[in-house]
Amino acid sequence: MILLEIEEKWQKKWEDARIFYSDPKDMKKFFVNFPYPYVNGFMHLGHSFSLMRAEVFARYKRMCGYNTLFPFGFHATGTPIVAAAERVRDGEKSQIDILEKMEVPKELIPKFSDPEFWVRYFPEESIKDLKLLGLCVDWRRSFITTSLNPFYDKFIRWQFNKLKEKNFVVKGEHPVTWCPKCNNPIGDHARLEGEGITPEEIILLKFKFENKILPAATYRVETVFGVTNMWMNPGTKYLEVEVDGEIWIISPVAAEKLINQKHKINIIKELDSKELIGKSCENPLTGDRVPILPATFVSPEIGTGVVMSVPSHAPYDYIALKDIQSNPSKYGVPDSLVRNITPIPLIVVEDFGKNPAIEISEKMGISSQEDVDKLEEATNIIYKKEFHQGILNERTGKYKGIKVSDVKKIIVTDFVNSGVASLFFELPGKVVCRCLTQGVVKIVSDQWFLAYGSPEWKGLAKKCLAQMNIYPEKARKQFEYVLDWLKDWACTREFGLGTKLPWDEKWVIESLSDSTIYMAYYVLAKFFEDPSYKIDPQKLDDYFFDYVYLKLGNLEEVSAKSGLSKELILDMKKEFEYWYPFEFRNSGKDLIQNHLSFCIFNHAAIFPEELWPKGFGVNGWVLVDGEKMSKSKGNFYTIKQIVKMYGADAARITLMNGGEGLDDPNWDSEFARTITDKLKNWQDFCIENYGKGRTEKLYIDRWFLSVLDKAIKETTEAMNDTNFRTALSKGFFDLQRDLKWYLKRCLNSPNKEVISEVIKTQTLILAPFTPHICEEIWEKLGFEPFISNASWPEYREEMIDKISEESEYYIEEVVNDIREIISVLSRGEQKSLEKIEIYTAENWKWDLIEIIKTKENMGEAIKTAMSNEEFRKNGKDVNLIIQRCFKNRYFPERFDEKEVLNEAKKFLMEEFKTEVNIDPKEDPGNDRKKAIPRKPGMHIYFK
RNA sequence: GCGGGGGUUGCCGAGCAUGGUCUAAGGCGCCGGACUUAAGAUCCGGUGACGCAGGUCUUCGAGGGUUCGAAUCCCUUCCCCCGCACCA
Repeated sequence: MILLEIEEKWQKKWEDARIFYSDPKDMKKFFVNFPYPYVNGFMHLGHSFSLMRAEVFARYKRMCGYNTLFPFGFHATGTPIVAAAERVRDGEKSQIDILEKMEVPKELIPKFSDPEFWVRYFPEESIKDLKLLGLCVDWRRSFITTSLNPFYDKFIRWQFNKLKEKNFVVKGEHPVTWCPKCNNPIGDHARLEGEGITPEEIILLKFKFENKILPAATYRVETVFGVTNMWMNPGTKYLEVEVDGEIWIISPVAAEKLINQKHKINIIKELDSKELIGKSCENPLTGDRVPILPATFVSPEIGTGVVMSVPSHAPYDYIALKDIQSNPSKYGVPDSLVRNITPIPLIVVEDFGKNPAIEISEKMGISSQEDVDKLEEATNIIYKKEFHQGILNERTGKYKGIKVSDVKKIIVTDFVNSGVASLFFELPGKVVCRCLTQGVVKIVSDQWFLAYGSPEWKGLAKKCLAQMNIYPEKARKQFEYVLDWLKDWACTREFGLGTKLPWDEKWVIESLSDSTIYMAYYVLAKFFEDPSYKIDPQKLDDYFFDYVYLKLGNLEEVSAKSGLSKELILDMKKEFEYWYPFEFRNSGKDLIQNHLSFCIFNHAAIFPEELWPKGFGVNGWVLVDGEKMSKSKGNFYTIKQIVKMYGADAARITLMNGGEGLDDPNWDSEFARTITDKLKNWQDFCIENYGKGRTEKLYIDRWFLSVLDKAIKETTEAMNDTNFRTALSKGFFDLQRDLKWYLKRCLNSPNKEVISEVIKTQTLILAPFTPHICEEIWEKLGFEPFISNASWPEYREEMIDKISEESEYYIEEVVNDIREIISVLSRGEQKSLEKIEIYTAENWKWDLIEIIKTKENMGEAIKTAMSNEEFRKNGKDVNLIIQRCFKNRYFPERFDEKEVLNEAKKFLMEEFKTEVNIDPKEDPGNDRKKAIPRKPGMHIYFK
C-alpha cells in the first residue's frame, strides 16, 4: 500500500500555507539549488537522486533554523529541442516513437513540431511531477531560458557584456566534428555512430615530387628520418590540387577535408596513381630520394591517401614491403627498385631489437598486409612502447638521445615552422550525425570563446574553489584538476535556441555558457514572473543588473530608465543581497568538468569575492537494481511513474538510502516496495505509544536515552556532510533496532518520557526524507503544524552515559554467551532448559582492573598487583585477568554487575523461558571462580 | 597515456584518517523456527571452519615489510570504474 492520500493532503497544506515561499527575513539563510533540467522530456529517476540531495539538505537546513530557499528553473538553450522539433515536423518515425514512449498524449504530438511547444509543455509537466514528490521548492521563481523569456535574455546579455568588458570573451578558431548537412558541430548525444570520437591532430609531411608536393599523413612525425619509400593506393584516383599556393597530390576525399580546414584549394586535374607509382620523391628532412610504391592498405579516406613507409618501426610498412620485395612483378614494379630497400632503425627501446616492426611481425606470425587485426595490434604495441620509452638515435640529428614522448611536440613545431610539415585534423573513427550524414572535421573561425585558458582567470577560479565546501571533500581534487585543464571554451553557436551574443548577433550563446551564474537570477525571477509588478523587460538593460547585482549606478537613474518604483528596485536589490551567494548546489559528478567549473569561473569573473559560490555537492549516477538505467533495458522510469508505483515518501527515502559519496547510488525496488509498511508501522507505533508508559526509571531507560542522543549526534554529523544514507542508517535503521531492543528489555513497558522523546526525535529525523507521513504523525501527536518547520533534534552531551552503555552491552554479551553454550551443548537437538545460574565476578577482580588500567605495560601491572597480598592469594586468576586486559587493550568501566543482572533477570527469564538465578549461594560447579569482570561465570541446567 | 576513485566475508556495502572489544556494522539473499488452513507479510535465531561449557583456527585483490599486534601504516604488483570537452 502507498500513502497517496496523506501525500496529497500535505502537499496541498504546504501550498496553501505557502511555507516554501521564501522571502528575506531577519534570520540566517541557506540557499540551495540544482542545475535546471533540459526540457526535452519528463524528469526521470536519473534526475531525481541529485535533486533529492538538494531537497533533503534544504529541508534539513530549514529545520536547523535557516531561512531556506530552494528555487527551480528549466533549461531550453541549445540545439537538441530545435532538431527534435524539426524531426517531428518531418514526420520522422524514431522521434515520434520517442515522444510516444514517453507517454505524451497522442493528440499533442503534432504540436511538438514547434520548439516553443516543448519549452512550454515539459516545464509545466515537470512542475506537476515534482510537486508530487513533495519538494520544498519556491515555485514562484521558476522560469525558462532563451530569448523566449525576455527577462532571462536580458540577464544573459548583461552577463556577456560583463565578460567582454573584462576581456574574458575572445575570438578564435578551433577544429570540431561537423555535420555538413546540419551545418553545426555534432556533439556526442547527436550521433548515431562514433561516440567519443574527437578531431585528432595529424601531421602532413611535405615530400617533394617533381615541382609538386606529396603530403604524407602521419601520427608519428619522428619516424620521417627512417622513411624508405612512399605508399599510394594503386586502385584509386588522386587529384592534383593547388593548396595555399602549392601543388599537392592527394586523394579526392582529402581535398574535401582541406576545404573544411581553412585551406584555399583549387583542383587542377585528376591523376591515376599509376602515373606516380614507380617514380621517386624526396624526403624533405633527409633529402633522400625514395621510391613510390603501391600498397592496398592505404585508404584514400584517411589522411591524404599518401603514406610514408617506415618498415623498421611500422609493421604495416614492413609487411607490405616484404610482400612487394618477394614478388615485384605482381605489384608491377621492377625488382631493381625494391631489391635494395632496407629498414632504417631510428628509435631505441630496451626490450626491442633494432627493427621492432620486423621482430613483432615475425613473433605474431603476420604474413600478409591483409591481416588487419594482427597488424593493428602490433602497431599499437610498438607505438605505445616507442612513444613512452623510445629514445631517438643518431639518425635523427639534433633530436638524438631524447625520449620520443618529450620531443614529439618540439619536432612538430620545428617542422611546421620550417615549412616542411602542415597540421591537419582527422577523425580517428567514423562519426555519423543523427541526420545520417557522415561527420567531418571543420575548423570554425570567427568563433567566440570564453577564455578559461587564461591564467589570471584560472587564478580567480582557484581562489573561488579554495573557499568553497565540496561534498564530498574527495571530489575537490577533481575540481582542481579541471580548473587547471580547462582551455578556452567555444561559447557561441550558429543554430539553436538561446540568447544572441549582444555585439555579434549572428551568434547564439551556447547552452553551457548561459547557465553559469543564473542562480543569481532566481532572486529576481520572483519579481519578473509575477505580472502584477508590471515590469517591462525591454527597459531592463545592463544598467539595471549592474545596479541590483553589483551596486553600480544610482537609484534615481535606474528607476527612471526602467520605469519601476524605487521601492521595487530596492526590494530586488535587498532580496539579492540577502540570498546571495548560494550555499549549496548539487549535481551529478559528470558536471564537474563543465558546468560546475564554469559556474566557478563566471562567478569569479563577474561577482565580488563575497558573492562567490559557497558549496557544491556531487554524486554518482543512479543504477536501477544494480543496473545502468537505460531506455533499451526497460528500466527507465520517470518521476511520475515512480511516485505512482511507490508513493513519494517511499521514493524519496529509497533514493537517499541508495548511496552517497561519488559511488553510483542504487535504486532498490525491493526496498521501495517494503519501506512504506515500515513507515506506516512507525506511524501506528507513534500514535499508540506517545505519552504513555510507566513513570518509574530503570537502568534501561537511562541506556536508551544515551543511545538516542548518540544517534542524534551521529545523524546530525552525517547530515551536515550530506551523507544522507549514513544519516538514515544511524538515525533510522539503527535507532529502530535499538528501540526494539529497548522494548524487549523493558518487557514492553517503556518509560513514558523516554518513549515520547524517542517518538518525537525519530519522527523529526525522518522528516527531511519522508515529510508527508511525518507531517501526519506530527499532527496526530498534537503538535503544531508543520513538522517541516519544526526544529531538528538537538544533541546533548550530558545525555551520553558510558556506564549504562557498558552495562547494557554486558547484558547482550551474557545473552550471547548463554546462547552459544546452549547451542554447543545441544548439538542441533532441541533440549529444554531447567535453569540458568549466573555468577558475577568477585569485587577484588574489579579492584584489580582499577589498579592495572593506568599501568603502562603488563609487567608493571603484574608487579603492582602482586605487591598486594589479597591479589597474591589468587595469583593465577590475577595473571589471567591482567593478560586478558592487556591483550585486548581493554579495561572495562566498573559497574555493579549483580544489580544490572538483577534488573535484567525478568528479561532473561523471558528470553530463555526458564528460571534464572543471579549469584546463588550454592556453586557446585565452582563457576564463580571462572567469572571475570564483564564476563560472569554461568551454569546451564537442562531437564 | 594523463587525472580521479576503487578492490572487504554469497551479493550490495560500512570499517581504513586516529592499528588492538574486527569473524569484521547494516541490508539483501539463503537456512531454521514462530505466526497462518496455506502463501505472502511480519517476528525470532543462524549464515568462514572446527568444537559435548562460553573456545580454537583461518579470512579483508596478490606479495613483501613495520609492529607485541595490520582490513587499517609503508613498499611492490595485478585488476576494475569514471573523466579527457565544444555538448545536454
